[in-house]
Amino acid sequence: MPADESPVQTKKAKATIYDIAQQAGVNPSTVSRALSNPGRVSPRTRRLVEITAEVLNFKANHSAQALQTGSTRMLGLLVSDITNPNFFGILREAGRVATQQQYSVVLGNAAESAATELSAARRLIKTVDGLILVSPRMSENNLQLLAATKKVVAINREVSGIDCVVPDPDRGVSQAVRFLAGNGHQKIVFAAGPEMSWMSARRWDAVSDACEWCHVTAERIESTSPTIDGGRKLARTIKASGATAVITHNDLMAIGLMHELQGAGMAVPEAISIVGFDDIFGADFTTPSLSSIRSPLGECGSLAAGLILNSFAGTPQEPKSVMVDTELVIRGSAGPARSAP
Amino acid sequence: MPADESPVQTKKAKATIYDIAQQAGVNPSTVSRALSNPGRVSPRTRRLVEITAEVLNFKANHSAQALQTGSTRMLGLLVSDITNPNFFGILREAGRVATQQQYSVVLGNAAESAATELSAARRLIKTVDGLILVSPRMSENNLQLLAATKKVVAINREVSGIDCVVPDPDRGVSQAVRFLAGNGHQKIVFAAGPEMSWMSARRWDAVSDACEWCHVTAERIESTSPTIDGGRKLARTIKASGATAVITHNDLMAIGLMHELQGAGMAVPEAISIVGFDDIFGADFTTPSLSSIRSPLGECGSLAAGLILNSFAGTPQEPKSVMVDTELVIRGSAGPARSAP
DNA sequence: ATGAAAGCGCTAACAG
DNA sequence: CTGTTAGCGCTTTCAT
Repeated sequence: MPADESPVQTKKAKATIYDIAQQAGVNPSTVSRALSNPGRVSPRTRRLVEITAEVLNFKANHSAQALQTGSTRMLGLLVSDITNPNFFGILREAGRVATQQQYSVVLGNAAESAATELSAARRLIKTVDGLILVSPRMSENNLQLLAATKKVVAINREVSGIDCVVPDPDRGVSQAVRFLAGNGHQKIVFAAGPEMSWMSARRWDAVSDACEWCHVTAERIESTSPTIDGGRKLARTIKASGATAVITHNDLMAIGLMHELQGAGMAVPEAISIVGFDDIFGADFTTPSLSSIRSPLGECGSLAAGLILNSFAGTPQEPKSVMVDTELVIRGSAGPARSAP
Repeated sequence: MPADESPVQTKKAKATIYDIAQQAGVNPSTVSRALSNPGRVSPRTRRLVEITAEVLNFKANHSAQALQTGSTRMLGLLVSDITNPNFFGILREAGRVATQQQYSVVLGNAAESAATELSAARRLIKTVDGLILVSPRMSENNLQLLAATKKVVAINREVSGIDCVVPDPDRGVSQAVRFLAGNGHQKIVFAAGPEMSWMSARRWDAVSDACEWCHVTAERIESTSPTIDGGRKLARTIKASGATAVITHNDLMAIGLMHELQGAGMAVPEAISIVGFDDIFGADFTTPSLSSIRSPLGECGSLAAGLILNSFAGTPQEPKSVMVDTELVIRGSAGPARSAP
């Protein structure tokens, strides 16, 4: 007995469709059809091929398929900062939708840098069929250039010419401002996010508008970074501002701010009310638990993935902006103004 | 002037190395060399090729490269449950290390199911050069079968024949048990994780051993799921057990348990001390803030990625288990036993 | 229903 | 240093 009979478990034994073809006594093209186009081959040969493939422990070579078909069955997901728990929901739901259609998700991290983001996007887009950009910081022009190559969907930012899914802050913000105004607050401070963040600008607009409508003063202050620590660093300024309520660009900042304020002896919400943005995981762990304007991030993720996947199937669509509604989640960190009767 | 002169921005104009070769008046193979093997080509042609590539807006076809070279420059990362914030650190650090070497990370989610996990792993492994399995639930045999195909590293589980990086609970647990025993606790309950979880078993062993050493009683109770809600459901049983201290399989369970216990009027840590596992994001948001045995997950991620990447470079190594140390993080949720003087 | 043959875009010997 | 020549493993006309 020859020693080189194909052992089922050889560490490097890569079986190809040619091996199957030979073993089964058919043509390679038949094997291909049997495996990926069942129905275009007789039931009998089909079984034969399937069994032989099984025996040979055949795994289709993804690169070869991709080269031939032009599709890698992969979606890219590029987040602006992977340490932001925000993105969990997006990741999970986008992944779920992708998996349903036998797609995989390749992750990229921009680490809060527009330059890193761009290079990561360029690297990613070569290997995927479509790309989801979460809170992209790059220029509109670069965004559109990318979109000219492959299908691109942006989350948390609106850009003409490309598909977007963005939470509309208006509803949640107006709920929050009405709540605060109704509780006697006269002045609301908005702690802004990164200067380049489109979403931060959008949120400030919403706050500003809602305040005007409710006849309360709105003031915007800048931050150093949209993190817990960035929030902490705002405490002094905010205390000095004399505002009795603050809305932050995100929950991380709100949590840092709240801790720092409490550390300085200010009671929340008695002395100052705090409302965050995004309702991240852990927002309800704090004391008092954090009120927040929730963006349905999971929905954004599944919508974005769906948009891409559908674009492969159906007829080409005009780029569109999908708006999803935000919603105020009231918890313990917001309440009556201290000067209220 | 002919209308079909290659427009730099045509939506579907995919330039190949042949286009570059023709345009630059050199051979395709020279283009290939110039682009991916600079140094094996004259500086002059190199520049010529690079410029032409730029002008033609050339993007190398990843699938073709992968087919030829046998390497996709992608790493798979399969987590047992993507909703678990635990895995953030792993993801981030593994991604960082991968990116350094021009690798991308493809994410997979097992959604806590061994079956889903296996099929996800099988799908992933076809498209990546190496696979990181985080807290895998599949059988040892399946694990080894996968490892026979491509380089595989497991995190949070030890299996003979494959590379592993696992946090060793002993150090952190013994710190925790000594702390609790020193504070007068006579009986410690361990709230176990999923039955199939290798790590849960490992942690229980550590607790059991440490308790014996410290002459305190250890009791293990089962849980329904390793989540906040799973923790909540344990409250009744744990209260009934009469234990004054509990160590949970993870922080999520600890947080759920703590909330439920507090809701039932038990003060933490006065009536009962709680110690979690993993020190997840948000562990310090609770009131009292959660004590936890921290696993250096980020380090696990970078180590795992490093193990894989190095295996491509150097000479083949024997599979090895890398142990990383855990550490007790004492916060407000653990203190003196209520019966202590 | 199946076989034959032609590539997909790139890299890698091997010559020269 | 550069051109020639084969493929990598698969899908897909086009015949039969």
